[in-house]
Amino acid sequence: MDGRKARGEKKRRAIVEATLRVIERDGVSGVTHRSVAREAGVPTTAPTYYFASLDDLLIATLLWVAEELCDDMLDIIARGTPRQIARELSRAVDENRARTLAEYELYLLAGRRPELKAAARRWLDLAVEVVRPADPVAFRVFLAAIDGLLIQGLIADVAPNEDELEPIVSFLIRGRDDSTPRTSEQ
Amino acid sequence: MDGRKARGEKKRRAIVEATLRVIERDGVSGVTHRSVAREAGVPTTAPTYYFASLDDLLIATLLWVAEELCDDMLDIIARGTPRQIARELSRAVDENRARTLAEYELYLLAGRRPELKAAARRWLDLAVEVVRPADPVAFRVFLAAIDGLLIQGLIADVAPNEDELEPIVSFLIRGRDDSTPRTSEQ
DNA sequence: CAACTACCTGAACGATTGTTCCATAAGTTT
DNA sequence: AAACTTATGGAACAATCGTTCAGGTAGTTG
Repeated sequence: MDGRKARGEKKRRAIVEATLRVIERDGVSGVTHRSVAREAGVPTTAPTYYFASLDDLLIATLLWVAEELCDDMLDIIARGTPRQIARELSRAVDENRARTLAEYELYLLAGRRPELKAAARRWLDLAVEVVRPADPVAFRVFLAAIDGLLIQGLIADVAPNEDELEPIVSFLIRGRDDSTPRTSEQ
Repeated sequence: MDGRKARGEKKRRAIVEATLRVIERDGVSGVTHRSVAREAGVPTTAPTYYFASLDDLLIATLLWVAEELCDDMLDIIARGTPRQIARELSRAVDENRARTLAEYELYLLAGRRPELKAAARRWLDLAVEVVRPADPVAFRVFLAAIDGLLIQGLIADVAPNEDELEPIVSFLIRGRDDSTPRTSEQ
């Protein structure tokens, strides 16, 4: 094992994480080699050394974010109660607001790079795979509504809280208030 | 009436429209004074003359897009059949894909500018006002799902077509396949 | 038609950008 | 420890950026 390569990998990841922090703070448009390098505490040319271009850096960041998102969301989506899901959504547009905003900016990036679509879509595909919904149409609505609630939560004057979201999530999962669960059946 | 002012207003709007075309083609990050001026066929300094800063130009573009969006969407949302809505969604992620992408990029811009939130949210507020939903929770789900379907449609490998979207929209409007309309009751 | 004024623009400035290049430092192998 | 490979970083480049500004142009007024 080459110790140089190991250290390089660590620094490479530090740069990706710094990129995400820059996006959270200033948006994708705030990402430059210099701003990322400053945030990561590495020389100006380090990002260029580890990534062929600024684009590659953004792509690597998207891939990393997508992976983390899958880890965080899948369990909750698949096995969470409406209240737990509502809490998670509420946190996404409040405490984790900057992160959520960054995720959607990267999301849209995939809209212009066909090769990124699969990564941006991965949590959706995984969700279908994990949950195996009995009613595919209802589940698709469920996933779409989550994206919509998040995006709309980001442009709300005051972010919707857990109590406000809970009936909406309940509606999504149970259909009507008095019916049985439909989206997920193990 | 001063003919000079009238011409100025016309040019001002031409610049905003050119900005939207640039965003459609290259994204918000492609918007510079020079790229906009080239697209609009005006001198390099014209955008600076008509707008205090690049930011102001983007803001003006968002406001204009939001207004157009309201005109286009409200009727269909409020009075359209599931199939008509499905057709409109399908077109939004296919023929009008670039436009939809631009709209969401501007949308996210509002996430970082509190003063833009109201404009970005306007079609949502208007929709509630026009439809006067009997079931507010169901209608909120409906609006969220529309946003989610559009965003997810933008990162799909192949854009979902009308036939694919129609059952989803039906589900959204009618709840279950065999139930009566719930989201809208005059 | 001359004087005036408000609109408009080309040239230019300083700042910042992405990226290249080569000298050097650090680690590995022989 | 010498030879070698790879990672690293500072200086510098051309390109492009947002913005300024003084002068010119066109429409209005007396």
